[in-house]
Amino acid sequence: MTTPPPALAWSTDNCTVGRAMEVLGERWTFVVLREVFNGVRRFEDMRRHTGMPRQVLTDRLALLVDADILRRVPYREPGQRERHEYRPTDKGFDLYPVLVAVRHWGDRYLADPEGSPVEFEHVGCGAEVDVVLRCRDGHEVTGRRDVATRPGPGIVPFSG
Amino acid sequence: MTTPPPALAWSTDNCTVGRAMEVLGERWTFVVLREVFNGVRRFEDMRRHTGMPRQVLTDRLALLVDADILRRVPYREPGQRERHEYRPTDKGFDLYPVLVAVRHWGDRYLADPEGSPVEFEHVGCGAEVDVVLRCRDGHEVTGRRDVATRPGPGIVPFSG
DNA sequence: CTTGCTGAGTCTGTCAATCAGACCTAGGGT
DNA sequence: ACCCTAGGTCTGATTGACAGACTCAGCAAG
Repeated sequence: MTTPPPALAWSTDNCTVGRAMEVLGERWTFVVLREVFNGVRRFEDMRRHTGMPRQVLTDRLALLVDADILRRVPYREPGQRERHEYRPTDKGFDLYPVLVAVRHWGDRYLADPEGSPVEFEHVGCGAEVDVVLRCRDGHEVTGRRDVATRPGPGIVPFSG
Repeated sequence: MTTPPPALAWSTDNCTVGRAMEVLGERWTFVVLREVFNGVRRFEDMRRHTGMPRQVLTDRLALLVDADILRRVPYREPGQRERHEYRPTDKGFDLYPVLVAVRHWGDRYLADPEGSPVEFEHVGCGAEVDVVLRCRDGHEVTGRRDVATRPGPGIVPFSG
């Protein structure tokens, strides 16, 4: 009989992937982040540009601000009252590689035949930016078989 | 007045991030992928291990199989009838960097004080595997300011 | 050959989230 | 005094999440 996978013996209560998905794993969250990273930071702009429902946008923004991924920054156009725009915090900026990874995958498998609608370029050099896996000894990792999951310091045994 | 962000002039209809999130952007999808990548591939194992509702697991698996991210593979334990397990396809394997990126972010901001429950190690060398941004000329990209979004071949003007 | 166990589901009813569309509101312009 | 605009709230219908019970196929023990 096949041996059971070792991962079955580990609890998933403190799994950081699961926790991350509690905030990131709603249909529109990443779309909001995409907009913000692309410089679209105002409520009406985002709503018109993405076509998402007002209420959902309100909710998502509040959730992201609450999670300290975005922050509200006041601004004032001349002849307008003060309003707020949404900008990524440092914690939010650190999600950029996730966005790049998602876009990379989406471009490969989900793009229209003409190709990707947007590209990320390295400022100064102009070459396209990708995400790569690399170990801390500097080796680049290509095949999935070259990575193994092992328990870390926060591991908890599973009792289910 | 501030110039409007150029991204506002681009349509998001063919945005590959949005499309990717249609399949990835449900609360449990990534959790299922995490399990599968960690070697937990059978219905009951996943259900018990994650605590997710049967119906949702059924739905997510069907959706992922439908999207060609997982495939059902028959197996048979001795003295048992034939059953199926779920394994990533190539398209599914290519989501691994996304999972690593999410985990990396989650570990930094969401982990318990003891640390991350699991780590990814480079097989052979044993060092931890991270995700890094790099441009195709080989430069590593660190700051968010070093990346710009530009229109790609599949760009469509926005008319909203 | 009936009874029970197990993995992998389906069925049903409840409760929460999504969505579209209408309504509200504070400042500013005319 | 009235209208415009960005950024919301409120309302009701549809969809999704969830828990718990039920189903079903094949194998095994009695």
